[in-house]
Amino acid sequence: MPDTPCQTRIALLDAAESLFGSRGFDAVGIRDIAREADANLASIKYHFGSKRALYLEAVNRAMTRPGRASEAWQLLEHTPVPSDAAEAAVLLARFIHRFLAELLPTSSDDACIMLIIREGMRPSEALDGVVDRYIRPNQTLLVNLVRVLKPQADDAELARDAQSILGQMMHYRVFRAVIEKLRGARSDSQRVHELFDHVTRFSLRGLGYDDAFAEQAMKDAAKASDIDTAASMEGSST
Amino acid sequence: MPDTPCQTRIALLDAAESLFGSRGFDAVGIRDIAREADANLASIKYHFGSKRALYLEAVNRAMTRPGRASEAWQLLEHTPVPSDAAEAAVLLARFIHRFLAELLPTSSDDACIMLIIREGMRPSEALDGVVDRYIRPNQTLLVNLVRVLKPQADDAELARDAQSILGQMMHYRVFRAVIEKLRGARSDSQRVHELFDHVTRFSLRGLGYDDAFAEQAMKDAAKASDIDTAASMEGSST
DNA sequence: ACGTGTCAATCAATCGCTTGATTGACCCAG
DNA sequence: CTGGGTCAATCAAGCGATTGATTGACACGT
Repeated sequence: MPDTPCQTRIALLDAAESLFGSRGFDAVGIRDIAREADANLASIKYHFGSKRALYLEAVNRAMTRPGRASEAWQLLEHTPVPSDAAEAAVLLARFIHRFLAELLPTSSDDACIMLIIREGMRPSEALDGVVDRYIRPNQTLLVNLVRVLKPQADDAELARDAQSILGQMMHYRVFRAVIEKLRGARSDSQRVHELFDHVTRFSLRGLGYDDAFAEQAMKDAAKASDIDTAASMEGSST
Repeated sequence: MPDTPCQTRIALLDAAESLFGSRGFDAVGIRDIAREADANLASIKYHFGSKRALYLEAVNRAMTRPGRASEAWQLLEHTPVPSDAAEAAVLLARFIHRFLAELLPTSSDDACIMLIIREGMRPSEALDGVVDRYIRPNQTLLVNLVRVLKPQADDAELARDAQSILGQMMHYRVFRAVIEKLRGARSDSQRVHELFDHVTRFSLRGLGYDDAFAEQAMKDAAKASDIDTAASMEGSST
């Protein structure tokens, strides 16, 4: 792959990710993509072969991209699995914050997440890749953390706990429109922090720990990374 | 409306609900619907005016239909809001069971739920109705129950707790395909029971109660309704 | 330095097909 | 014979796919 692996190709992938992500496969025509990418209609056939192939490649690229929620699992990639509960709780808090921070904001890669959600809701040939490269790593990390927090639980129970934690977070993205309609909409930057606080507390209590333990974990997590705490949030306005 | 308010009309609505639910609006053609309903192509225009109008009417009917998850909120419709925590916990357990029992199985009205989920993910003109008639009642009931369980919490916190409970359950439906791929698939009837147990425990702990309290609530809920308990499940094979 | 051939890349134009919508004829109960 | 309901047939528009021509960059033997 050269430095400029075909400008048009990338523009097409960007447009495809954005359009497929926000509208879904069937609602987007190749003409929409070509127009959005300022490319010719035939360039899709030339670079990818078909609309379907372009979609699959856009999904794959969306998952193997740096700086996304898909990277949250890397939190533990070069760190040994913690041995005591307090340590695991801190990592869990950091994971939750990292996941929410990339999941919630209506940011540049909204479409990327939506692609993955759509693929989960209505599986296609791309689902296997999405599960293996995006979902399973996060699930595995979460299970490993919960295992330390709940040594007595069997694998099935650990999996359910992990899904309860992930489910809470995904819920806010999947049903964003609904939730914002249920109450007055609020700014995303505020919501990341308040939801981090809520999900971490709710989940650690759900795993059997008390509020003081959760509080301490969040405090330590804030020290160990760039998490805004309730105190440090007071003055900022980003 | 007569007893047989046009057979074709109903067949079209059934077909539309099923097809739109499983594939989404854009992936379904009016010819698919007409074929599925054994009706003529023009009957869609005659009875509804357009594809879009048929979709909107199908969504509306799906929400105001008896025996669906949309009825879970009616659990409290003719019951006063409970005054003590134990009572509220029992109702919460019953709500969770009822919701999961109608949400999880790949049953007749899969499509109905999928319609609502889709509408939540990608809002259209029908979203307002879906929120007001399906989602808000459930959310309100849940908030009222949680308020009794957590008297010290403010409205925003109650709303987040309610979303955490709903989110866990919705997660298993929205990402059913993904979750079944993560582990070996398991029968739905088993999963309703084991997930009921898990979600109720996790949520009541998340709200600040201990395991014994949750256990008691589930036991009482089983007595008060038709919920299968771990013990009563042992011999059945439905 | 020049013509020649090769290659990736882009382009306008068009293919055959499907889409949602619409027509006018037809049927039959009231 | 009137009107609610169904029907096959058809419409323009849009779809994804495909074509053959064209471009500019690069490498070649002479």
